[in-house]
Amino acid sequence: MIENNEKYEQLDEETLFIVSQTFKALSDPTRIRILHLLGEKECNVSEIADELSLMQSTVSHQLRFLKNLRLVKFRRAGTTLFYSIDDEHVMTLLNQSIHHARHD
Amino acid sequence: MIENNEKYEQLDEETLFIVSQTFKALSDPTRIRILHLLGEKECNVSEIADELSLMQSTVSHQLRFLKNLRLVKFRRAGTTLFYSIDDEHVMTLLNQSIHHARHD
DNA sequence: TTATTATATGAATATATGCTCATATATGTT
DNA sequence: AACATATATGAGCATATATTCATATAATAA
Repeated sequence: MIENNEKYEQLDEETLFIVSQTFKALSDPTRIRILHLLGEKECNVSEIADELSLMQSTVSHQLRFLKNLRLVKFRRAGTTLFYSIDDEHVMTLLNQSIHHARHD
Repeated sequence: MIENNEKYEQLDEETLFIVSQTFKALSDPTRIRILHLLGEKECNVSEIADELSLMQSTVSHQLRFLKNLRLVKFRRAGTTLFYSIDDEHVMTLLNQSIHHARHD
């Protein structure tokens, strides 16, 4: 009797959580735009809002989201906070996807 | 006077849409589990439901979602539909993310 | 044709998400 | 201290999403 005895290895809860969280961060157009801009240059909050025509509050909320996932970091200069990318691997995923979207 | 004259190139609407849709597909634990399973082997709907302990209806709804984005395809064998991966690039993104999640 | 099995679908519901408004906090300046 | 500027935060709202239930459809067998 022929049978396939190989048991499928489920993804563990923690991996599933991290992976879904990561992709969730990249699933919103506003966050993609912010990450893409920060991929070009370090920016403060109002620069991001101006460049992308978003409300300061919107940017701040999304930056908190991205900061919680450690995808961005910031440095302070007086009252101004300069944000930049803190996870090159996630930026690689984003850039791959952008490249793919444009080339087929 | 020193000035940075380089203008930031915004992502165009269409790219933004495709990229966000792609990542949205990968942002849900149920869809991740289904794609990961299909990455191992072609499966029919009830196999997926059994293997992942999901309702048949849940699986079917999510498969429709994935099929609309052309991430999966199917072949018919009688009343049974065998689903499989139809976008290797997206699977690469998923596998990279899984690998990354596990290794740091 | 009727029955059976596999899958798909629509409606309803509960939850999550993103944005905006108003306001709070934090730093720096006068 | 009082004020100005930059950013953060909480509440409210509208929309999106995932799941479940009940039922429809499709292919096949008897």
